[in-house]
Amino acid sequence: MTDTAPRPTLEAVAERAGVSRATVSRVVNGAQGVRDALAERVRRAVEELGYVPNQAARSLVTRRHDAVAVVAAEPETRVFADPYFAQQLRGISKELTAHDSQLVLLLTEGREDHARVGRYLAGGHVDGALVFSLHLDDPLPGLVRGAGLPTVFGGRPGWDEGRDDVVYVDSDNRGGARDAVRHLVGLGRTRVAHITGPLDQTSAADRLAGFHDVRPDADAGLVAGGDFTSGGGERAMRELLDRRPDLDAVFAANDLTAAGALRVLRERGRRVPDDVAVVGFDDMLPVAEETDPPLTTVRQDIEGMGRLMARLLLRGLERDARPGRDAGAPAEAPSGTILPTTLVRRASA
Amino acid sequence: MTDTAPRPTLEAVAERAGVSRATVSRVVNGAQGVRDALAERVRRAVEELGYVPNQAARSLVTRRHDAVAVVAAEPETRVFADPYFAQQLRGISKELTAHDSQLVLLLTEGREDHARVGRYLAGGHVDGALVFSLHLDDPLPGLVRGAGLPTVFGGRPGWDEGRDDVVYVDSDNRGGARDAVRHLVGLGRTRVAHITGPLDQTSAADRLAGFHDVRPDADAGLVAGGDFTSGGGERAMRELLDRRPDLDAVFAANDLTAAGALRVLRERGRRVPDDVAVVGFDDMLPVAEETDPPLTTVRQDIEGMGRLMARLLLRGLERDARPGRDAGAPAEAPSGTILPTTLVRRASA
DNA sequence: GACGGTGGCGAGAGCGCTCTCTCCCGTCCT
DNA sequence: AGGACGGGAGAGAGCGCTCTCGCCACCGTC
Repeated sequence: MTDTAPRPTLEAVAERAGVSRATVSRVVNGAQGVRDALAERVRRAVEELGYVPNQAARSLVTRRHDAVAVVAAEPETRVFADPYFAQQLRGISKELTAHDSQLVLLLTEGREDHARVGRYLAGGHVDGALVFSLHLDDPLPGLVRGAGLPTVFGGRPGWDEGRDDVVYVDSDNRGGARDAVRHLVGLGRTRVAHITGPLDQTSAADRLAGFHDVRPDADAGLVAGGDFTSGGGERAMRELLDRRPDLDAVFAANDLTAAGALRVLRERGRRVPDDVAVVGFDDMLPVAEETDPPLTTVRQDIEGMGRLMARLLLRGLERDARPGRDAGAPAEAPSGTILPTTLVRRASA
Repeated sequence: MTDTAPRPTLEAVAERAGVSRATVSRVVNGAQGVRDALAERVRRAVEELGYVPNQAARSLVTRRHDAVAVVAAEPETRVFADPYFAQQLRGISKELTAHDSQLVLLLTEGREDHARVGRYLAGGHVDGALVFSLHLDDPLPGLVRGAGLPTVFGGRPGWDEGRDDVVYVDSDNRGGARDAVRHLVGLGRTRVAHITGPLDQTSAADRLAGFHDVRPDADAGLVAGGDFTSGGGERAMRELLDRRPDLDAVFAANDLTAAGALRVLRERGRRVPDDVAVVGFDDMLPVAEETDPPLTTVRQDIEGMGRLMARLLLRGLERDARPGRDAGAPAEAPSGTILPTTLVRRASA
């Protein structure tokens, strides 16, 4: 069954409606300057024939694709370790849908894939790219720049700090971390520890920076390295307890880390929050709600980040499409857009 | 910066290499019948010019797109509630990449989106579709059939049971459930309860069926309705304990449900697994590992499902492309492919 | 040495669409 | 009433590629 039926072309519609191809094209693309009577006839013909424009033919001449690539390094990030990326995708998808754009997903597994992605992007299959680049030394951003495609990054890229032609969207990791630590301090805690994430990711580095903003004189013994996993959280928590048995609060770089820390604290007989208060980051569900006790944490609007990324890109594309076709980075928009975070209070702090 | 540079065309390469367009095309597409010397000259020209074929132009004539749509109903399924879908995507992506196909992600939010998706699929933008349709009354499958596109479903579709032109991949929900319940029985438990998932999803229905396979005479009081969430698990567990305080085992339809049940059991002072043994389903990480006690559960190869779906689809496409162009469902492959599950023993049973 | 065969290459015709340019006809102005 | 004007519609030229033909040179055959 199926595609043997040749799909109707513009030509066929034109013939049926008794007009020229140009007129059908005008109607289909919602252009002005077609008398209502004719337009109606065309619309009916389209309906009857079940005509759907051939995107390939259209792209060939317009050079637009109504498609956007989403590029993500798959294994090395937490991208698939939690619903984080999925939620961003959701936001992106909603926004793209609203603009009739398609979402082409490019997942890279490793170095070998980079060439493929570069080729694809350079191949002019998409109008723009949304790139998730969480690592400092990620080659992806370079590739994308090379492809000369309008691009918006997800998460602050670690390289070229000062450049303002780099558009990215991030949540306020540093500010959120400050809020978390201030909350602990506000609780009267004086020996606040921090378990970091992998510091080659800007989100982890920024959270550490936020910690230091509030505790500039923190004993180095109060900072332990984690890796955004609960196993890492356990390890770091043990380390901290050994070094500083007197600690009375922990700010964990994310919820998974906090969950691991919580387990170790219980195992060592510390009561949470009485003896040690714990704050996480992400408000990753269901983990944050189901720890024991439920986790006080910093929530970020992940879906909102996705939406915003897409919106910035699309806006840039629209701008480019219009007058002085000089394309490039979707400027004008604030080059780095930081979304606020909110502290969610549960039982752990 | 950027795309102002006109990308080189076949023509340009041909001119530079001093051959015809046809020859360049042959070389680029790896066809036979070009003498090595010439081919080499062409390759060099391609290299020098940085030529990348224009996919739109190519599709226009070949009617192939080297792209596959992945369609998923986003809100109503657990698709984004856990990393389940993400893992399938990962598997799909790997397989598609290996075949040089792109992944176009179509997320639907509700009814309004169906028309859009239908139009897109019918619009001949992609060579085939992978559809996740977990609900009995999902209109998506109908749409896809209407579009006349080769399609593979993820999860057993609830409708048209007997049809063998429907290709789908699912894990062995029923068999896995049987294993789980048998395990509990093997532990000497005699009053085994089951918390179901939403029964309009085939996976939940199949797991219930598996439960009944092993416990055909189970008291109806031993079955409570859940919804694949931990909240639902809590509610159902309370209900079960009220109705049958003597129960000594619970098979939960998924891990989240089991996590909820575990919490209620603890709250009610039942020891797990001593008083009540608990088995989940999915081996959803990190949840399954981080419950207290860690969860015995049924693992399914989720990424493998994704890979297999993609593989079946691509195989079907290849077949169609060849001789009697009669397209349609990628037949020949077993129409329903069921992947095995394995029981993962942890502390809860 | 003339013949058919074969394999390498080029010419050219589209694929389905958009978009400019031109033509035509109705309207308004004088 | 005649001419200038303008808006609506059609003709036609591509967009960059693939693929079928047909040409030509070169091989082997008798």
